[in-house]
Amino acid sequence: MLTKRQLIILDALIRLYTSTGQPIGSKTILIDTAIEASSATIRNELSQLEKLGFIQKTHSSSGRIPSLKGYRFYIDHLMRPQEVAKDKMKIISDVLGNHVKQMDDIMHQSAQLLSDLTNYTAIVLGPRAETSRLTGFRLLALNDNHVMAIIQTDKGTIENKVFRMPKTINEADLVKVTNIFNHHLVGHTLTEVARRLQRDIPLLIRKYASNAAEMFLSIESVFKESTESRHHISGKLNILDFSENIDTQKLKSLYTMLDSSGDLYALVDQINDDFVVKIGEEINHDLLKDFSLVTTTYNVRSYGKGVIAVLGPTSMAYDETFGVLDVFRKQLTHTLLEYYLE
Amino acid sequence: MLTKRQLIILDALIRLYTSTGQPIGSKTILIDTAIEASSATIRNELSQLEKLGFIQKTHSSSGRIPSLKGYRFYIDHLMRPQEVAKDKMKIISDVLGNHVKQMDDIMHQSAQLLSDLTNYTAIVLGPRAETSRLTGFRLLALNDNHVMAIIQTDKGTIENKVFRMPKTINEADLVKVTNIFNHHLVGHTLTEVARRLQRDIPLLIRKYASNAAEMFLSIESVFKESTESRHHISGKLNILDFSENIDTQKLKSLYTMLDSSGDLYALVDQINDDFVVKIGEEINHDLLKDFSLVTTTYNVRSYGKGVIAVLGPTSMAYDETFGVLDVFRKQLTHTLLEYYLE
DNA sequence: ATTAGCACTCGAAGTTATCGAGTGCTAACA
DNA sequence: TGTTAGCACTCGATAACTTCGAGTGCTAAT
Repeated sequence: MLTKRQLIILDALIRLYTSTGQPIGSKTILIDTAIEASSATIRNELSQLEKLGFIQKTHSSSGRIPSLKGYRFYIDHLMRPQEVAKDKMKIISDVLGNHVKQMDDIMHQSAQLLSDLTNYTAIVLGPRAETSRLTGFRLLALNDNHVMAIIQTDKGTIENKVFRMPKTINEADLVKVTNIFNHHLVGHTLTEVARRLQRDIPLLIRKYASNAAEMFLSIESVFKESTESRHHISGKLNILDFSENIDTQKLKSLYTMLDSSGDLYALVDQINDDFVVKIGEEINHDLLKDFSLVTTTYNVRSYGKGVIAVLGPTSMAYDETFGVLDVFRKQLTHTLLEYYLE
Repeated sequence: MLTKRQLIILDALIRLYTSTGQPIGSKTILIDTAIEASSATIRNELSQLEKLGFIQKTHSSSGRIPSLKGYRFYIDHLMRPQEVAKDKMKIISDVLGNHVKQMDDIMHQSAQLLSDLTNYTAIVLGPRAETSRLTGFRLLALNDNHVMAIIQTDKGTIENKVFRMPKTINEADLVKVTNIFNHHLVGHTLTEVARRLQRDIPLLIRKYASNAAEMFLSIESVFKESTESRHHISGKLNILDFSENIDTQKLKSLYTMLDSSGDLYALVDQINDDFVVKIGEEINHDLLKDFSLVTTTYNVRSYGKGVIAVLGPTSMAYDETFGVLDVFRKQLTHTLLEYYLE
């Protein structure tokens, strides 16, 4: 069990290391805290904390930096979320409060704002698409050879794509195709829809609307896009600031990964509730072992859960990040509830 | 006037410098070229070329690197576009030849492919929007409180946006608004449209469809987006490879600039025909003074001109870039012609 | 005009010296 | 038993110095 003084020292050390980025020595802690003791005493305590595995040295005579275990303990027991300043609160509610927008816009702007406020990399993920149900499908002839396909789901996503038909469009065929889709796909989950698109639908189209066979491929791609769940990421360039000396190759891999829906969803797969922090190796991802990932969920009743996450250095300002993230979580839940239920 | 031998030397020096990135000495040139002379002779020639301003030293006893003037001369008189390998040609025509796509997709994929093939940063700009004419406007009620606005222009762009109405949608209002827009805006240039959106239209809506006033703001934003001409950029991360030791701050500014339509169009403003290369300071942009910009246009008759550009280091492999760019120019013109006229 | 020969230059890379923040240990003290 | 002044020691960072070699310009001979 750690003594009161040890807790104060550990807390101070992490705070100081986070703000300076340098290993912290006994004297620095002496100055920073209100501890009534000499630097020698603190040195003894530091030595204790090191034996217990909470802190470590970078070399035999250096100051101490927090270890993974130290951060873990700090986050679980010492850290308290920092309150967000009034002016920042206002910005957040201004941007997210205005809900004459599409869900995608809201999520996108959230990511942008979150990365601006934290100076880390922000990730906002919408509810997973697999469980969404198709609620609407329509084809719209824009002119002689352009058709727009629109699909809607019960999770509120609306996806559309314009494509070009080689031949002039036959209105009757459009109706036929629309009917086939509405009949056989609406009401089912997107996973089910994907399956049927492979199996039954091509047959039906060939049978009842053979002229429209060419259209089928294009329509299929709209569905494909809608299944790729929405992910929004912002502040990728901040990685350059908080991860110095990262080599180009690694950076490229990282960027590629951050642009892949699949990888991101895998990352936050088991996140279910509240705040979850994964530090360094805890993330269990080779590219991210020098980073920390702070995640939380926003929840809109039956419409599903989304994830908000901040990717930063292991020496992240966790207290600020938690504070900001908490505001986002609440605001986003609020905005989306209004969006769905109003 | 440069002698034959001086031309050979200059050409070799630029080739060698481009591939190694190191200053080139007299012996290296001796080995690389078929010149029948000693290194001392080449040293004399190099000294000449330096006096003429085509090459320069990095320090008093270093090898030579090309100067801006040297590159200029090389591009204008020595360089010949390199033929593109068969397999690459195939990739290009495969990707761009399939034209069951939207124009945006084609441009986007062009940018991606171009950056992949060159390892530089690729920019593809569509025809400037200002001169486009609005050819179609429609509003589509998706459900009780979601409306999709779709606008089309004579340049083939189709822009749409879904927005949410606070109240349940009144079909009659939609029709009214659509009529107002079709009556007063269709047929005009987007610049003109923008002006009227500020002046006449709000009045008309208030007069004839006052319930729909809230809708107006959302619709306006669709037009705003469509005026922001399309730009597609790819391979931004390659900057890290070809511009070593660029500091984070500068990189961020550069990225911001590359994401801004306005800045990009300003950059290629006076580009009109054929190939134009701007080297370093010739670009006349503070952030780009260490880069080169190779641009060309693709032209689709009356539909307007677009620009394809490659941003790379001043020591770029100009011959390859020209070769690849030429293929893109032709293929893109071809594909878009089919797209518009078929 | 060309070239062998040579002294000279200067950056890159390696080596050594210096400095100081920080530690652990010892011995004295409350 | 916990605390602390004092001190020797460690080790990275930085600076100063050395060495090496690729490359140059110049000179004098061909």
